[in-house]
Amino acid sequence: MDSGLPVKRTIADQVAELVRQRILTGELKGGQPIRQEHLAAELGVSRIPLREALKQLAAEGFVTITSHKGAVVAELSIQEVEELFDIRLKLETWLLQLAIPAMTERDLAALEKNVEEQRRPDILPRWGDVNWRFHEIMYLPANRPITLKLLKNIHDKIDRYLRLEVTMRSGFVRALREHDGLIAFCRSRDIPTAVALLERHIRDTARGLIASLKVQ
Amino acid sequence: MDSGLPVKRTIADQVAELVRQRILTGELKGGQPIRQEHLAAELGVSRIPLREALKQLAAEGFVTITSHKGAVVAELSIQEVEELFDIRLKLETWLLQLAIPAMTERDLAALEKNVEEQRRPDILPRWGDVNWRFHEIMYLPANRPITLKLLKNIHDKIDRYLRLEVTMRSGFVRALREHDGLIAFCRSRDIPTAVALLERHIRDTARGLIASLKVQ
DNA sequence: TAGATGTATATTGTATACAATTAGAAGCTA
DNA sequence: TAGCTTCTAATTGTATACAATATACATCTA
Repeated sequence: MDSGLPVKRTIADQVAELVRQRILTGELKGGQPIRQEHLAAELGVSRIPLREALKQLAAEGFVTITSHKGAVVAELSIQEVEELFDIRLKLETWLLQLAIPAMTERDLAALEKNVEEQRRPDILPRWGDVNWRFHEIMYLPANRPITLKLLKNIHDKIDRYLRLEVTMRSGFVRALREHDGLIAFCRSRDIPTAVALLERHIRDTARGLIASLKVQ
Repeated sequence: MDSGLPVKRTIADQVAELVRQRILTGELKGGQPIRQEHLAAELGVSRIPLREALKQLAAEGFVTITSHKGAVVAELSIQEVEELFDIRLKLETWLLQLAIPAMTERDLAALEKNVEEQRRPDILPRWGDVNWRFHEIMYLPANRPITLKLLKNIHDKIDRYLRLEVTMRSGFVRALREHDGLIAFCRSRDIPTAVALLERHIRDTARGLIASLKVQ
């Protein structure tokens, strides 16, 4: 029996998660250098576990390490954001196709509960997480854990920018409507329509974000 | 001007590459534990850079680290191999579609030169690399660097098993023939046929590998 | 004897100390 | 003053030393 979480978490792992969170929330901004001694002192640890955490985050694509210069919070170019959305498009539509025939009433109920949570007034600060959770529940019945993990990583990288987006509120309202639609088509097992809607959903999100990035 | 490679490589980076190579070549076998002190001594370095290398390899999926138990070389289940091939199928066919219209004569010549190298009698030990290089050249004109990097990682994980495959020689002959076909259809800009052939190529490889894995 | 409990040893995790490298300022030269 | 060298401080990279944890074996208890 395994709880799924590491029984005893090492300092390096805790630091990795904390720094990742700071990057995702924007507390650590893109391009910002990470001074090891400073951050280690702030967290009350030595540089060794911090360095291990940074190596991991570098492999995950959240920071960029240059020898003898240190780590900086990774930034995405517009082209890279577009590419990540393209990957999402290809893999998520595929997963949805696989998932719909395998969905149970329990899954659909979980989706509805998730959308309900998204309608709560205080959702905005943690909308990124809840929104990903919606997609995750939807793709879970496809039983493709590696793909799902990969997509979560992509979501995380993108969400950092979505969070900053001025037009998030409008995109947010649209997303809610589309989520309702997705649930309906999943319930009626209408794969082509559901996939088409998901495709539009992802493309719309991409368009909105990229437009706002280009303005700046 | 940048050569693309790190100007001054750190010990941790060198160790990461070396251990990755040992895993890919099968010198370090799946499930095998990695003793830090032992390996560090063998390489003539301290455990610190080795540990950083292992953290990176863990994030890349080549080893699994458990707190206070250490790192073991990751193993793939049959289901996971199948999933990786599925991802290849979705992303590589997409990249090929994008790449064909952008291919130059120079690209096609590089593909032919690569196939020529694959025909040399002493190719077997480094066939994995050369084979991936073929795919890479083919997808490069699509200009999707993130996707390409992701696919290289998947190739690396799969190649470790392909290398061991008893039937590699037969799969090898088939691959050569299919590579010729791919070049021909790329040259004639016949996207549907090229994509169909690539799809068959990947499916055949998957089928062969999974069959041999199930036997054992 | 089966099971629990304590203990020793091996191994990993982290802190401290030191070496290597970089970036920037100061000084020099034409 | 522009361009070059030299030096210094800041920062990263690595080794060593020590602390924490796990594993295996021995010991005890019922």
